[in-house]
Amino acid sequence: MKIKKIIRNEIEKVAKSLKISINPVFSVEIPKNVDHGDFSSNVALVSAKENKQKPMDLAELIVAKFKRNKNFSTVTVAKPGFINFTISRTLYVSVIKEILQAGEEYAKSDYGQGSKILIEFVSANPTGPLNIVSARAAAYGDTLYRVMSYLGYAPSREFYMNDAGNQVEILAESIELRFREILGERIGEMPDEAYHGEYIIELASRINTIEGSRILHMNEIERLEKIKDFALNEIRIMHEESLSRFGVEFESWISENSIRKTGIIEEVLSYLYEAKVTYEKDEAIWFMATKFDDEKDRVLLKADGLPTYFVPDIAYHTTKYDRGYNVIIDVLGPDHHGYIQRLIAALKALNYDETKMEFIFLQQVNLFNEGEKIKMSKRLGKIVTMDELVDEVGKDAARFFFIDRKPASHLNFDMELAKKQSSENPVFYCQYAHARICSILEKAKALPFDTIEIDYSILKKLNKQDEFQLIKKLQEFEEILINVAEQREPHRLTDYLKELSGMFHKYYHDFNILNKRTKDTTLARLYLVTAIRNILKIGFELIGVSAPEKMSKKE
RNA sequence: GCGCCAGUAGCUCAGCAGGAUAGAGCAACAGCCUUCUAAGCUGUGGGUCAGGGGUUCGAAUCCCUUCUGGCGUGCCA
Repeated sequence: MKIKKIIRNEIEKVAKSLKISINPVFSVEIPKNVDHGDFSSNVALVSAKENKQKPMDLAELIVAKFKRNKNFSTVTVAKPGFINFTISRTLYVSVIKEILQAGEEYAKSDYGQGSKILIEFVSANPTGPLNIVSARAAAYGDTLYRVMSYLGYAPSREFYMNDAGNQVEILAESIELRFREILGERIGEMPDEAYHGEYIIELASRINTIEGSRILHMNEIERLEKIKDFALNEIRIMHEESLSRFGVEFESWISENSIRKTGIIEEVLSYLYEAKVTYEKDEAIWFMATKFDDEKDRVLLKADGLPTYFVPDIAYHTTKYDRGYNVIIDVLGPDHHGYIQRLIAALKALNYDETKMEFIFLQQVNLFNEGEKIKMSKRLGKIVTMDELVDEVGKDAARFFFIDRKPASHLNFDMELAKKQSSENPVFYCQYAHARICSILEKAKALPFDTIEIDYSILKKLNKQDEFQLIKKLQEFEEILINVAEQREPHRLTDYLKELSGMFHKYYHDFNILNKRTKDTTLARLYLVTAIRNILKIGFELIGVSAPEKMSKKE
């Protein structure tokens, strides 16, 4: 990041002195082909037209001005009009110095300028244990949160509990059935629409132990109400615990039920009514969503007089606005994309700035074990829960795997691979790089010279191509983080960590780091390797994966 | 039918908001341990970027279109 910025600035300075006007869309990038230097820019190509010059000529003019610049060892013009830069050793060395000086705070910044960002994610229905899609959402949202915090945004994590409506009634009924079963009643087959999972029986038996005698004599309505409250509370605690084990905490838990009680729903409805965007048809109240680019109008109040899920959700979203967020991110499951258009329509009708909303859809997760796809059925209660997954493969592997794919892609989760302790498993591979460095640093303590006091002038001993490449990779870190935050794509971070780890493993293999006969080189390499370790460690922290100093081998 | 997302190596996926010869891992094959962890490293083969048009100096990337897959399209949430 820093080097790119330096190059940008230099180019702009040069252009100014040459009185060339520059198209600001020009880029500075790391070319794929190493023959094209360390960095390259297309300034001349994109600015040729407005200067009425050929790209090549323009490039030559600019390059001439770079002749005596200490930061670059060579600056050349190539084919259609690219300018290629090779970085000088001084500039490289300054990167390591910066990383070492910043320590565990490296790349931390105020880039986000305190922009208030709400990230709503997981928001699973409180009708059962968290499943794998929730786990993916948890890893995703939390990583986004961590990176944004690191970069000086002011993000906040929120969990919306749909603890009202039909499904919750069914939950209560399901438990009530099981409850009666425990008391010896013959209930026959559970109805299709009921929840079938083991946990329903557990909840029933728990409420029997705690409240059994009391609810036994209640009338059915009271009893269902009691069971509902009990179950919702239990399940919320269950969710919190699962998430907490996964390293995810939420700043706020918002209950749909409590939103329904505030009167905000009535406000929303009366506002829509006054705005004359509602009408009555078939005994229901409809919202003219088509007026605001939705495909069809939507029901607000059902014929039975009860609001649809839509209404409290609008109300909920207005609270997000009222809480003053600059950006409101909803992380949603794959089955919700038909829904957002109507939500946006409603927000427009209520005069909220819908451009603040951002929707991210995480695609589904398929679990594989030994090459076999694990079949799940929510209806039959046959699902692999988040807890089971974490028990099976561990938090580190689970978080890494979930993040390691861009959100819109389906994710095939290979449980066998996640458990492997070899280079095939990317989590292991990266953690091992970190551990390896730690073990080198440990060994370095036995060297017959001081390795604690850092003498940065020694860094000029780094002169191998592999070392420059590593440094170049290190300085990309800052930019990667910014990309993660801005594009909402955490997978770029795991990608980066894999690459950096790979480069280190190779370096380790090809070069001896500890050598007491070449003190300066040894020290310089130790500094380099320390810088790598720092970045790995920061990266792991940001994705919520541990940075082990030793790998303990399991048999 | 309509809408959203996807289609890149045998498999799993990247490709940085248009850049130079499309990359990585796995799998396959061939190698590397008296050495700081071989829990690792190196090499080889492998592609009509789903197809077809267009935009321009330049397209996997942007636009149009066709095909294929997933999901959505309830007075469910």
